[in-house]
Amino acid sequence: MAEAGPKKVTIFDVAERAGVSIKTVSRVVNNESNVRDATREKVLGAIRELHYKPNAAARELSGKRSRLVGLVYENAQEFNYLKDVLNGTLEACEARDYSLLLCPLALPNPDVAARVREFTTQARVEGVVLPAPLGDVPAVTGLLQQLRIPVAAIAPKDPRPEEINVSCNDGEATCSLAEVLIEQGHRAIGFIKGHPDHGASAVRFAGYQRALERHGMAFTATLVRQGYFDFDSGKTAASELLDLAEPPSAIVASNDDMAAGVLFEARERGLSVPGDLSVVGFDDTQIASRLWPPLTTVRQPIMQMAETAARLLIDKLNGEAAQSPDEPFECEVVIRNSTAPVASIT
Amino acid sequence: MAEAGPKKVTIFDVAERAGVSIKTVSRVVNNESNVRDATREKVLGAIRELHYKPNAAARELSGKRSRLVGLVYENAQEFNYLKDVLNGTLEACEARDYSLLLCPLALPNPDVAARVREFTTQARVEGVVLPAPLGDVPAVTGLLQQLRIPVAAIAPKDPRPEEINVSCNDGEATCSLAEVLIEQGHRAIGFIKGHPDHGASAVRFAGYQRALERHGMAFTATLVRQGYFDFDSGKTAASELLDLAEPPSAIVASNDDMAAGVLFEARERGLSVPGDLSVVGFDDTQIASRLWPPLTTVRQPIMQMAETAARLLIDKLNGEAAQSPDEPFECEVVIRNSTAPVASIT
DNA sequence: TACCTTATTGACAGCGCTGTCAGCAACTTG
DNA sequence: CAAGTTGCTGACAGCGCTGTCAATAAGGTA
Repeated sequence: MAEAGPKKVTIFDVAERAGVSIKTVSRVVNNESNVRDATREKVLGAIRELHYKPNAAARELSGKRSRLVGLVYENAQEFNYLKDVLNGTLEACEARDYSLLLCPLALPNPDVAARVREFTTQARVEGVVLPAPLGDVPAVTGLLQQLRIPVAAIAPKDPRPEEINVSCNDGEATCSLAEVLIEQGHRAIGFIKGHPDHGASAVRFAGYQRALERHGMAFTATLVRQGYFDFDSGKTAASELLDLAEPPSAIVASNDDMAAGVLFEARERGLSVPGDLSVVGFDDTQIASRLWPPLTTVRQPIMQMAETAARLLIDKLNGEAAQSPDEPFECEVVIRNSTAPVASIT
Repeated sequence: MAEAGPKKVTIFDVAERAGVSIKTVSRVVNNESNVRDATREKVLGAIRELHYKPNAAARELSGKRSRLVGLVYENAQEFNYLKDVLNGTLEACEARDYSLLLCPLALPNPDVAARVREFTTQARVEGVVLPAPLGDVPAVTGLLQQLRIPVAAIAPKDPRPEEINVSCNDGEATCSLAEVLIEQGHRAIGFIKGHPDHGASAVRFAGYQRALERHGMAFTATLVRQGYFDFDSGKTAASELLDLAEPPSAIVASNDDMAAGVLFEARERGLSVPGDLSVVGFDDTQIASRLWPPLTTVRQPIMQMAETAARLLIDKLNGEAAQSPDEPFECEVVIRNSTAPVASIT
């Protein structure tokens, strides 16, 4: 019914225009060597003039490369984290002419492996980006390894040397965060751990312990509670901590959502923050600056980490020697108003 | 270096196994008519036994159908909204064996059209889902129309009858929200409008006015402020409203992020919510239940809307008669603790 | 200059599928 | 029973690209 759109430009048109064979055009498009500079220029000129775009389907069918990267993620998790992961990954993909396919997972789920298998087969992705905590889920990593699909893990607990791994120094950052509190005179500092499946949880906890150690403070097990990176677990943990005979004057939550829970619990009890209780979070997600008081927290360069992970992954797919970064990315402590010197006993 | 994975199953293998021609297999796979039931069963059996999956690239190359849908969205916007859009769209795509490609946009940007053109061409999507406010950006909709790419718009201001449109009764919901306040005795109710580019903004504002009207209350222009759906604009608007000689006893913000700004401003002024000021938001995003006090707001079925939009779009792409829903989706008022009867003057 | 290497280029066969069209069987109809 | 119809099936030609391998040009060597 409708007339055709603009005539499709194929490799033949370019070849004709440039006066070469289609194979030579193909070589130029794929940046292969052994093309004389003059020839390359001619071809590039023709490509520009004709606005030629290689047909991805034909390319894939012929060359076995889909130029597709998958992002497998846990859907339930804090979405602001995912937002950064997504943007970083997309950025890398776009820059290298790859497309990104999404595979949300509902964990815990025994069928995760089947889902990932389906995804990779069906979507024929060449490689997969695995934001935390998926880099540590054996059902996923094992399957991908077996399928020989290269992986880039963001902040995995146990980096696998044969894969791309990108992480940040969040242990150090948590340590600094705790030190902020220590320097403000807090001596009883509660800690709410993150989800045990996340590599970051143990690392952050270790950072907290290191801070105590450095300042010669005793570690008190009762001041530590298990959380799961979500609001409710933060609230519950705070409730337990505040019920202690000697409650902490400050609480370090392993992420902002749990810190929001702490704030909420404090409010319910009529406690003033930071007057009666100092609270710090982690991640500097959007909510950190929306809460009252705004949270002291740590900003992770998640987007850069994701961009790097995806970039290295694609480089690896292209046969370039891709090395995980030697240095972890730097986190940044963001001081806001949820922390104050400990109230002196008058 | 590595040995090959499991041997690829092609349409030929299936044809051989079923004792038919590849064309018949193709017919079965594509659910075409004119295949005898017995034959269809034979083929389906062979497909199951061989775990045959059609090769998407070959399919596209041959049949001109990419089975790809694009989601073009404004990247800056409230990500919790996008989360639902994404999940709904993905759900519809998966159910119909389509894949989803993302195209984040940075608005306002003069090059939006170029970016979208690049995206659709390069990614060869068959159709595009346009969450608000993109359904109302002429640079985008016009281009897609010109490219003859079918569109499904979520909550557009001006639905175009030739396209798929999905919306909800957020005008009515805003009206109900305002009525909650009116029934609590509030007589001076401030309103913070949403971003003028969003269709929902005018609709919600109209709902607010309708509520006043229904209850015989005068509309006061000074009680209305322009916001932009973000925290800062909500905070600024609240500041202006609270500076009025006769400040409102309640404020309706057109979304939760702005309501968070109102809460923040109230806190800065030492005002108690809901004691001194009632506040309501809209969207029931994650933050609504994390704030103190938790926000009275409206939950939109965004995920269902997105799922419906994507589903209808794909149906349309497949030549099925796809009609936009006759009825808008229903919103649900969520009463929390940010609203209370107006403090009587003692 | 004759001969050997290496760099550059092109011809051509698929990749796995769908569209087209032709062929044949099974029914209808006059 | 002949001549349509219709239903079902298969043969085959691409879709636009890359891999293979052969052909040719260019450069080096004795």
